[in-house]
Amino acid sequence: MQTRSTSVADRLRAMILEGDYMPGSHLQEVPVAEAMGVSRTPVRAALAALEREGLLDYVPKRGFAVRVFSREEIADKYFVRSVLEGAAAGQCARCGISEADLATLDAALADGDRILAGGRLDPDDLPAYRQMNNQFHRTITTASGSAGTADLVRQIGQIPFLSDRIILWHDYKLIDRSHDDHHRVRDAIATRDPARAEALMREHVSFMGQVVRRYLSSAAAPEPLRFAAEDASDDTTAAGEAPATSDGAAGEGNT
Amino acid sequence: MQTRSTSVADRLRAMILEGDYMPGSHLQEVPVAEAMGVSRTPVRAALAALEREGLLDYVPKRGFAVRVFSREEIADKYFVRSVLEGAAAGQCARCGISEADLATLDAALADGDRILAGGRLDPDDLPAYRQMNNQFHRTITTASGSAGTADLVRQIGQIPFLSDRIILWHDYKLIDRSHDDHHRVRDAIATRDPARAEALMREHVSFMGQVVRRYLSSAAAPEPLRFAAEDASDDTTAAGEAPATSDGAAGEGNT
DNA sequence: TAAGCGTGACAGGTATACATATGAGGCGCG
DNA sequence: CGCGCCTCATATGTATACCTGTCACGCTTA
Repeated sequence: MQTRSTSVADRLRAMILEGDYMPGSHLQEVPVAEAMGVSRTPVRAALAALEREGLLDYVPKRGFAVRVFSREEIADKYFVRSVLEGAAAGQCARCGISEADLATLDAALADGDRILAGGRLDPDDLPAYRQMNNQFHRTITTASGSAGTADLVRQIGQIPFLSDRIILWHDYKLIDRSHDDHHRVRDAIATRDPARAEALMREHVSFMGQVVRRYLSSAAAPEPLRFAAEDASDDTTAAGEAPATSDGAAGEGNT
Repeated sequence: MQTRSTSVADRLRAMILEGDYMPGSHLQEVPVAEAMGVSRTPVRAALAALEREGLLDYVPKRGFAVRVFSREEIADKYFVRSVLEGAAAGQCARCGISEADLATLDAALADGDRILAGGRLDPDDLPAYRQMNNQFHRTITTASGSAGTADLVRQIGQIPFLSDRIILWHDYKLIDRSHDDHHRVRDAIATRDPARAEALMREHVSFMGQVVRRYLSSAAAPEPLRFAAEDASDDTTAAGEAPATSDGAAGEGNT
């Protein structure tokens, strides 16, 4: 069943990940309630839920604010994710995965190959590549048999302004190498080599973390990454309609 | 500041971990509110918070129930924890830890040595050993510099009937070996051997997971582990005062 | 007698009114 | 003229009343 609280939470989450609310901006209950067309009660529940998900900060008597992720926190999340995904890949290799899962991996790899075949990055291919990438990683985490790992990795993928955005879609060599990692991970799993699968996957994710970190350090942060430079007092920026990224895999991070 | 919602959440959490509410039992809002002396509103907030912490299950229009952990889920939690703690130990070895942290580890090790010196397990020593064990593991996770890892490990430690309870406090050889692992992990960190530190810690936690798993499989589950055999309809068992384990490190798992 | 439908009670979901704490702005005093 | 206190506005915290959906019991009918 879909209660209003969960509905509001879903819409708010989408808007936050979409960037409709700036990091650091204060989310007041009444404006949100009015924008959503409900009373404060379900809004409070939704905000509390998002706070537990790590998307919001909460200070008693001060309310909720869109969480600002420091570079250190983002780097840490990549670290945790690299460790967990590495272990997941290792488990897949150790215990083997189903034919269906392997076929899914191969399909994803084939998609990637096709996208990269031209030797350059077409901006139009970004959504497809993202979808493929998410599919690949999600398949491994779920196939590992560790529901906890899959959940944590999915949750870690939800970082407001970092989530599945361009960032790297200009460096062909980087993406090509990343996709080559995918191939090798698949091989390590298929040939039942846990140590190799784990090492490859950990490095794969960890390195992307380094790239992102370097990207964030260079003040050059292009358009989509407007990190809370402006003051947090402008509050609920754009409370209009929710664009609602109809993308099935919205909110998962890069790798 | 301490709001009523958080206060109720803390008290409920303590009671659940203490076993005052049986796994599977249905937590109704009105009885809890009356027991706590507040209205339904903060109770709902507290229940929602505990649900997001993983202590409760929630079904829309059916309410909240104390979560029942299957053996698979518990095993999975040990898996995740072993991976994360292993990585944390590896990080400590790779980057080095402060003199203060190393001193804390050594103090914990000395405590353990003293407790185990007699060659047998005195039931009176269990609390001290638990405290020492928690101290050791917490020091490493926090010293690793990964706040995310520390948080996740702490959260994983909160499993209702499994949390810091007797279970293994009868097998001297097992505990002695476990403490020997602690020594070796400390050495691997001190000598800056990341691979060894990680492998040791992962095995250390993972093996304890196996022991717990075996323990749960043997139907012999002694007194403290009365796993939801009875029907969930007896509801809010014992809504009286909260014993509130004044133990500073309550709610952390065994290792 | 059994099966199916209807009704009623109960518990969760939502709205709203009220209490309270915080922060900002203005006024007064030094 | 500046600093500090007081007051008021505003937003969050809590209580309560009401709505709604679900489950169970019992009645009716085949």
